Amino acid sequence: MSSVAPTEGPQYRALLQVLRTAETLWAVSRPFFERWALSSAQFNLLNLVADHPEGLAQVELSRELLTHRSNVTGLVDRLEKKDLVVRKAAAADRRLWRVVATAQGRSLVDEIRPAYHAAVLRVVEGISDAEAEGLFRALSFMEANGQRLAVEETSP
Amino acid sequence: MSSVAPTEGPQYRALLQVLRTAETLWAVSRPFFERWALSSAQFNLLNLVADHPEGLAQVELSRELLTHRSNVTGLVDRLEKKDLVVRKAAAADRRLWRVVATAQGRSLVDEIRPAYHAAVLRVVEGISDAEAEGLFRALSFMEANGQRLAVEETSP
DNA sequence: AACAGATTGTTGACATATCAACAGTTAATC
DNA sequence: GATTAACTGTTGATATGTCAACAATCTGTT
Repeated sequence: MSSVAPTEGPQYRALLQVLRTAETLWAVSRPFFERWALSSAQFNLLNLVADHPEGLAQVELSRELLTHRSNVTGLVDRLEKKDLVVRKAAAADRRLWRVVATAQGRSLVDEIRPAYHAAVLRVVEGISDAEAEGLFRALSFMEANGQRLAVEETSP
Repeated sequence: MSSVAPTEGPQYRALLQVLRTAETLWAVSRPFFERWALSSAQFNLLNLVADHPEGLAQVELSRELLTHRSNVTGLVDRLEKKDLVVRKAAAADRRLWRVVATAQGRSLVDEIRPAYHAAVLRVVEGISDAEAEGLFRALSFMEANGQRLAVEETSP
């Protein structure tokens, strides 16, 4: 059998491994952030707004976090209930809120970051700069290919 | 500033790009499988059982698909409602079901696979065998690091 | 100024995912 | 053989995610 099915061959294995690795990393991050009673999604949002004293609109958050507007509504709701962020009215545009980290939210991020950085170091341990750059390039290529595919499908 | 924060540097960029690429690939796969009224998770399950005429136990599916037992219950429920799979009692062990693709399920998989293979080819287009193998190795390394981290956290 | 079109956040319906707890069944140990 | 321990699938609570539809608001064109 000289099969040419793409589901054999190193490219398909690499593609599956992208999904598998991401899955595993998310699975690992769950118990990690649970120490601070946060989900991964909640930490990512909080970590982002903590670096923007002026706050971010929910649609900006949705773009940055690669998630839908409507999902940000719920995430901000839950973080607001924990007093980690607040919605502040934006003077310039009354359609949107600016999501701002509270003092409590910023201090929680400050507390988590050292452990987060340590965990990141452990995950990438043993990967050289050159390997990491190769990894980044190949993944970016794959991502761009995927996006191209999506565009062509909707308007062929 | 000679900062050594791990959130700068190629390794962290590569790690984020793993998550980002996986996210994008899932996002692309959604409208793709929607042509056959399936979700990505449903296709993956159906695609797997279609290759096992004797069926697979739900716990086997959960291990293969990297998801929780209880999630498989709902996935199989929805696929069963569409007559694409059936639960058959396993004679040897009355705790478990064997999930088997129906004729309709197998023929749907046969219909989807050519398009799926074409899409896979487009996503990995331009990536050489050597690059793909490097990608696979680096990702597997990262995944193993992550799993090691999880184990150490729970029992230090 | 007035209108049409686009954008923003929310809501409701649903799929996907986790976890704890449960009942039923099997396996292991005494 | 009886008891204990482990495993399997389901359920309910909850978080995360998508999408369509909606009201409020802004923008651009006339």
